[in-house]
Amino acid sequence: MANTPKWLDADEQRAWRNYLRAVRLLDEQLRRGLEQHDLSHPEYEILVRLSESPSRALRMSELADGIVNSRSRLTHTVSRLERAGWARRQPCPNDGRGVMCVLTDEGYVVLEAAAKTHVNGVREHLLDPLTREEFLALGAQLAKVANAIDPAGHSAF
Amino acid sequence: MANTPKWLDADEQRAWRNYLRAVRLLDEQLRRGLEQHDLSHPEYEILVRLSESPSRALRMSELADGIVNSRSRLTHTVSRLERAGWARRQPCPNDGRGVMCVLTDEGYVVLEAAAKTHVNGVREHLLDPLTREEFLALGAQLAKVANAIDPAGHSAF
DNA sequence: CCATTTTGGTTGAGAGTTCAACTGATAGTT
DNA sequence: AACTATCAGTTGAACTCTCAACCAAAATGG
Repeated sequence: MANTPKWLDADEQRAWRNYLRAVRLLDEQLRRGLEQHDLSHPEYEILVRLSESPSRALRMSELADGIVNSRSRLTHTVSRLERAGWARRQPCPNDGRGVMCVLTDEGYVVLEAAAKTHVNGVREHLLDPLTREEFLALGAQLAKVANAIDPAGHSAF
Repeated sequence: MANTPKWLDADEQRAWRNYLRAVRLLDEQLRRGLEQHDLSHPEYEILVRLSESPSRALRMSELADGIVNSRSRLTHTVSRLERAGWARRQPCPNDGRGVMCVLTDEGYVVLEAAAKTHVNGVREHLLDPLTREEFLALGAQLAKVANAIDPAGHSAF
């Protein structure tokens, strides 16, 4: 589990700090974009997942697995979406324990608008400063990182 | 400000999702590491900055600038550190408005222990899955991203 | 100088997150 | 069938973060 507790060298240190800095700044930018549509990032992601499902509906557990997201957080977040009218809950036909989360039409409208803003933000702040090769390399490197932490997770790479 | 609202292509999409996934998983891992020392990530970073200062003390504003961190969040976080006994506040000699934040000896001890865990976590989950070249490239790419968002920020690259 | 603006920092309310405990339904076992 | 274990999801309390409003000390400037 533990390595020898060796500190990072100067180059590694710099890279690590750049990582922290970039991630936070980017997160902040995207948060502000979504805020204009009254959505938080977790809310947005749930709507995206739902919209990608053919039936515009997913089980709570599927939602929780897809996103890095604890069960209870998902419950709270879906409750907020339900209160706002963007999603609603339905009992699951097959499994009496299960709950289906369904995207409403209003939710779809909001999502479409928010997605425009969001994608522009990702482009502007993450894609544009990098060449395509750099960006794809970034994705490939981070795929390795994600898989090292959570090999079971259905990663895309 | 806004580009043409063009969606991401399949490769970009995948890279972006890997980014999200990796960042969250890593964050979660590091959070759990620090948790063992009763520290949150923001708290840890403040202690690190303080410990790097020759006098083990910094003004609140310096702390807030160094980290991507709102003023009020810093106030709350330092209050927690003070309550725990890891840091304390002092009036600023030169500037009557200012407040110095000082790392206590207890705080230093905690930081040393937490840093070991934390660095091991960064190594294990971020450095080890990548070659050195890949990791440094990652840092360089993210430096560009950070600078594009916040050119004024003292980035390391 | 006195009034205004700006800066440094705090406060409190509201929203979001985490954890642990809980309810109900399904699966497995004898 | 009855008993237990496990799974799906919810709840509530404690804590963190954000925002906007606020206070006090400096700088500005007529």
